[in-house]
Parts: sequence; C-alpha cells; structure tokens
Amino acid sequence: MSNMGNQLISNVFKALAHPTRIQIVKLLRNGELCVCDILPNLDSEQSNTSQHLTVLKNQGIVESRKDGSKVIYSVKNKEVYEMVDLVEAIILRQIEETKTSLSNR
Amino acid sequence: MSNMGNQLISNVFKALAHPTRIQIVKLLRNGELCVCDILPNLDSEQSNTSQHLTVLKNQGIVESRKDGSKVIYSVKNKEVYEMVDLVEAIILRQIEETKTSLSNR
DNA sequence: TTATTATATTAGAAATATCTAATATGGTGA
DNA sequence: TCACCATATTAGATATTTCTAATATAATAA
Repeated sequence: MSNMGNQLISNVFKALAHPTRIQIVKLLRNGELCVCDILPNLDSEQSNTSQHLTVLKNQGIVESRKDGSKVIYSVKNKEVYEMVDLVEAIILRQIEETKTSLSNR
Repeated sequence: MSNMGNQLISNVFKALAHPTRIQIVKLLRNGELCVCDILPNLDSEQSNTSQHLTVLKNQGIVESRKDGSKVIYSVKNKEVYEMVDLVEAIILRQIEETKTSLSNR
C-alpha cells in the first residue's frame, strides 16, 4: 500500500514538475553552465532560479562545482534526458489524437 | 525563454508527482483494472482516488472505458513505465552514492 | 581594506494541490 | 419503480509550492 519507494519516485517527478526546471535541464543538455549563463536564459529572478537549482540538486538531477566565484551546474543522471524525450513523445501523440478527433465531426 | 512546450512537459511530470498516482500506474502495469479493484490497493478514500485517476487521465497517462456500472482504467501511453524505471535507476544510483560517502569517513 | 560580482538563503505573501465529507450520477437488479 | 452499487463531482479546509524582496556569504579585484 503506502510505499516508501513510491514517495521517493514521486519526489523525483516533482522536481521536474515545473517549466523553469525543465528549461534548466534543456539548457544543460549542451553541457555544463555556470549560474551566470543560465540566468539570462530564464525569465525568473536570480533568487528564484537559485531555488529551482536547489530543487533539482536535492533530487540528484543536477550537480554543481565551484569555479572561482562561479558555480557550474551539470546534469548528474542522464536518464533525465530520456525522461523528457519520453514525455515529449506522449505529448505529440496526444496532440495527434486531438487533431484526429477534431476532424472527425 | 518562457516556453509553451515546457509548460506541457511539466504538466505530465506533475501528474506523476504523487505517491498514490505512482502506485496506480504500478498496479496497471499488470493490465487494466476497474476502480473497484484499484481502491482496495491504495490507502486513500474513494473520492480522492477518483480525483487522482482524473489527474492521470487529463495528462493522457491513463484512459478509461465503461463496462456496465464499472469503469476500467488502463495505461494509455506505455512510455510511463519506462519513465518510472528510469527514476528507479536514478534513485538506486543515489542510494549507492550515499552508502559510499558514508563509508568514506 | 573596500567595493564588486556571483550565488545562496530567508521570511512571508500568494498561488496551487490535496484531502475530506457530502452529494450527485448512472447502471443494475428486485 | 425503488433500492443499491460503482464512480464522479463539488465545496471548503488544510498543506505544500512558488515567488518576491531583502539580506547573507564568499570570491575577486581595486
């Protein structure tokens, strides 16, 4: 019934359940980036972005290292990319279905 | 920047961001089930379970059909199973890492 | 040292998700 | 028809997330 594992699993999904955090993952797909390079690609405040990065880090999705005064983030578990791709596949199929059901009336 | 697609993607992750909904997906992995057979396997109220099923359905993760007075649910987009497996892989790796870092002191 | 840049942390307000309890709907069988 | 079973819907209370604004920290440069 109420399973510890399901809690852990849903925590990872929860970390990905925000558009800004998806955008961050997509940005990191081309390689590691410092916060200073992530910031201008998002429309969210510096402090808010920092909080989103923390959420991703807490679930092991990204990791970070310091480089002088900068902090460099990268994706830690590459499975995340596959997950995003799978979701996109689901969405595309849903859209096709919607189109079909619209033309059938 | 603020991308429509990221919103759609995060909506799917959000649908999976709850332990009860993960449990439902796992139950359906063995095949379709009526609500009456899902209910006793969860520890959440009937009305609450119904709401969770609606969330999954709204994101195209499950679908349903009627059979007499019963409603049968099944997973609609099988990618969901892969996603759960990928998350489990991430979690296992994180646990290994934690174990290692604990023994190294 | 002091100022500056890069990033993180905090507190609290606002938005959203979740749960419970009550009620509604719709099919089935007496 | 009436009563019953299976499921969905609703309203409102509670819990959780998200955001903003202010402040803290830490590295570097002047």
